[in-house]
Amino acid sequence: MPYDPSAFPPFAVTVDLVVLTVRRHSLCALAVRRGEPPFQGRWALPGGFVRADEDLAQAAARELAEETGLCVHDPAAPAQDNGAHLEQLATYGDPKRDPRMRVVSVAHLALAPDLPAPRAGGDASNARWAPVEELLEQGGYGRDGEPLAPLAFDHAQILADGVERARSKIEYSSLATAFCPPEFTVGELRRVYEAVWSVALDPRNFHRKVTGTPGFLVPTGGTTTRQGGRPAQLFRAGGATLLNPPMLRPEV
Amino acid sequence: MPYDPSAFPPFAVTVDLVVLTVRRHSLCALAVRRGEPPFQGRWALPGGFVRADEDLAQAAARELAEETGLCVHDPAAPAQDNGAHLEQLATYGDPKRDPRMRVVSVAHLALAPDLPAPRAGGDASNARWAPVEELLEQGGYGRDGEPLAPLAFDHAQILADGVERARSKIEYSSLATAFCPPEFTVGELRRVYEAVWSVALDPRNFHRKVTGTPGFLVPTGGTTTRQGGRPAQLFRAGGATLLNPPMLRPEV
DNA sequence: AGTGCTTATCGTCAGGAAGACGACTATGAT
DNA sequence: ATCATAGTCGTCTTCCTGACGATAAGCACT
Repeated sequence: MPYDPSAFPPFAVTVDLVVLTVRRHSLCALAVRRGEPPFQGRWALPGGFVRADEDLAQAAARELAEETGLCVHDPAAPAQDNGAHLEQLATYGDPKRDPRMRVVSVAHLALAPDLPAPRAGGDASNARWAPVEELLEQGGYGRDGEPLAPLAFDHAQILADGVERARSKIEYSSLATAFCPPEFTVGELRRVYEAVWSVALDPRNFHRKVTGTPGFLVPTGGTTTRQGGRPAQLFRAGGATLLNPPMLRPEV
Repeated sequence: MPYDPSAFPPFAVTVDLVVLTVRRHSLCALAVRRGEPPFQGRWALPGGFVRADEDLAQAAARELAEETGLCVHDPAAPAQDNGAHLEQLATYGDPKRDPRMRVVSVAHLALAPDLPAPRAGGDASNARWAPVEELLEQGGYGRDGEPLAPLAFDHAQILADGVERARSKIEYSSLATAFCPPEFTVGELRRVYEAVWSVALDPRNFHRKVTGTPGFLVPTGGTTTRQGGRPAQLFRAGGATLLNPPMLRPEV
């Protein structure tokens, strides 16, 4: 097929973000309220158009910074504060996914430590952290009595895919540390796993597993009692990114 | 940000295919020769523009059928012959990846049993199965003395990502059966793992593992001696898609 | 028919990882 | 002082895996 500029249809390309964090022992995602049609007033994932001279990862990092103030954790400069993990998730291109025009959205997954409060153009009522089950369930009412509608566009599917990616990826990688502050305890890391998987883990076996995996955790020497009880050692994330053998998610 | 049709730049969207198969004990990918600039005469991954009314998966399945004659294995109609596995791989959108214009390519990964011969518009010299190491190595000469140049565009990166996806995914899923014909023996399945991972596996432990994993293999009752030696039982792929515990890839 | 070669299949054994769970330690709250 | 809370170390049993011996059942020779 020869090259013919008129032979292909034009598309709009956007990035949408699944931004996950752990708050109050549950896995939460960032949602923003849509200010204009279609789906005006409904909750949606943050996102926006990819600019003409921008790579997809750059666009996702820019949107993430605009919505949350988070910087992407640069693998080259590890021990950086407030750094989030960002990776491409999948691309959604159903011809009817946006009623206005043909839009292909490259979804990205971001994992971040617990943050003070979201901001979306300075208006706090238009952005919030919501438990993922709340965003994914049809109907019902939110914590503040607000009626829940499904997320706009195909964002429920995107969110579900992002959550599933995160749930499976913390099994065999050290990604769970992306939900933790730079220094954290074994118990805090365990509570991340418990929140993401919605399970209870045995503290003793978990401690043995994570401290016994070479390169996963590096002790910093400090201790903390911020969780109450006996002081716990503080750790940083080690250099290992792949866990072998993996963490096992309890069935059911 | 209000909706403004002129506010976003137009993109071309394509699908590129990493089609993998196992031939003569090595992992091979489908490559096509480019007939026009840029990269004229160089090898590339098959692919093409997404049409205006087409889903991304549809476009990938159409391209796959055009290049190989393969039908995508429909999960709804399992025991189908000549069915290939097709899944989305990742999306590549560097602004400079295509010198002509801004192109975003949604790469897909296809796994197929060994096929007779590739066809690309009927011209056999413009399509071939090549071992992935041959396509990924820089310089050197191919099997027929033809000088090897790197794949066109960023296709070497896409191929490398696809191969890595396949290598890791057969660890924890039953995907390796997609490289096998509808009925196959344990030894044939083992040779798939050995080719994809480039390792040697113990036949006895492999046999114990795969026959002991519930839902992985279903005996059909038949036997075959097509590999020589003692007749082997024939199996079909069982319903299980996730292997728990996974197959372990030997380190190094 | 017998020998050798090939592949398939079953069995045994030792080492390691993980789940269940007891015991002890070190803090803050009452 | 006592209790509640979390963290940390051990033990025991069970399961899985890797290493490898042994047998089975075809084919190609002689």
